[in-house]
Amino acid sequence: MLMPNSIDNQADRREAIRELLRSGPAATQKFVVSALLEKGFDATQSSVSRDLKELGAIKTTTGYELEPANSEAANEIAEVADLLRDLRPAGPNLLVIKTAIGAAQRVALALDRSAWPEIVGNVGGDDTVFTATTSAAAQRNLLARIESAVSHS
Amino acid sequence: MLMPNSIDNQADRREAIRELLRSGPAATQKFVVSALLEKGFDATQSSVSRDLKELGAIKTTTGYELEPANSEAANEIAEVADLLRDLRPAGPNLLVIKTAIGAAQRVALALDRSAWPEIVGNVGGDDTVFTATTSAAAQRNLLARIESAVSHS
DNA sequence: AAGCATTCTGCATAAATATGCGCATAACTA
DNA sequence: TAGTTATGCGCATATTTATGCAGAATGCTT
Repeated sequence: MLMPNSIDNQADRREAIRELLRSGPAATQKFVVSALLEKGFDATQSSVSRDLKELGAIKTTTGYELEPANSEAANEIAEVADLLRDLRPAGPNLLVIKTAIGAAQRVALALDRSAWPEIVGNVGGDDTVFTATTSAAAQRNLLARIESAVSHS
Repeated sequence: MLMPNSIDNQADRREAIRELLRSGPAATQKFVVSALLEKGFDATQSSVSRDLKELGAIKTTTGYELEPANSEAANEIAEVADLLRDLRPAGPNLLVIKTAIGAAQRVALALDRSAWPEIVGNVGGDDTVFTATTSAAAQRNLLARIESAVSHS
């Protein structure tokens, strides 16, 4: 058993990091590690590095910060939210998006414009979009992002 | 003489970097060095590191990018632009800003809110604001930023 | 349940980035 | 112009960040 600590788990830890960054930039990952320790999370710099990447944190002159949920990109999607019908992964590298009839081109364009890094490319047919992703993780991510953008709309 | 190259000089090089980043994120500083070399600039990673810091570049998941001129902060200043009368450094750590009568508080507040990292703190009197900066370089920077924000207004 | 794939992690270390120092200029002062 | 101060830079290196790898835990399939 390798889970000595109380509250430990990835999701909680990441939420803690989000919270931490909300209260101001963190100069280094080492600093984040310390801050987490105080909150009761025992994590290494390795994990923090991975967490920050996953959270999409950016490093500014003063340290790590969270982008305010890439409003640009989210908007692109939000605008076509009601054209979406279904989201279905097909293997780790392909996401199939069903849309309203004739709307696929429009949705594909929005995805292109969103410029999310996990998207390799899109093609839009009539009511179906194929979206190629770099990996299974990227695909999960993308899925979460789209769902989030939609629900916020 | 240590300036073997043709177009060399800090300002030009930084402009080249700005241009480079405008065309897309740069994964690493090494990449920037190569790109600069192709444009005829011979710079080391050290210089690029300093340049990027100076330009206020941020490192995202995909690489170095330029913030779109911190619209938030610039706006804060733009709004009080016509209240400004004079900008005068007093030593490397103090910038004295003359404003319209009675407007100093307002300007000081705007500066506070702009949250530029080179500003240590401000005090506003009646028609004068004292702005403490971290260094001479920071002061130059700040001056440039204010002037830019003003001219854009 | 056994086997197999996946996720999460830490460790060790590679890769990338920042910086102290010293030198060459440039700028300023008197 | 000579002295003094500040700037820009590269080199070497410290610091920081990313990652290949292997082990533990979990979940899925049969």
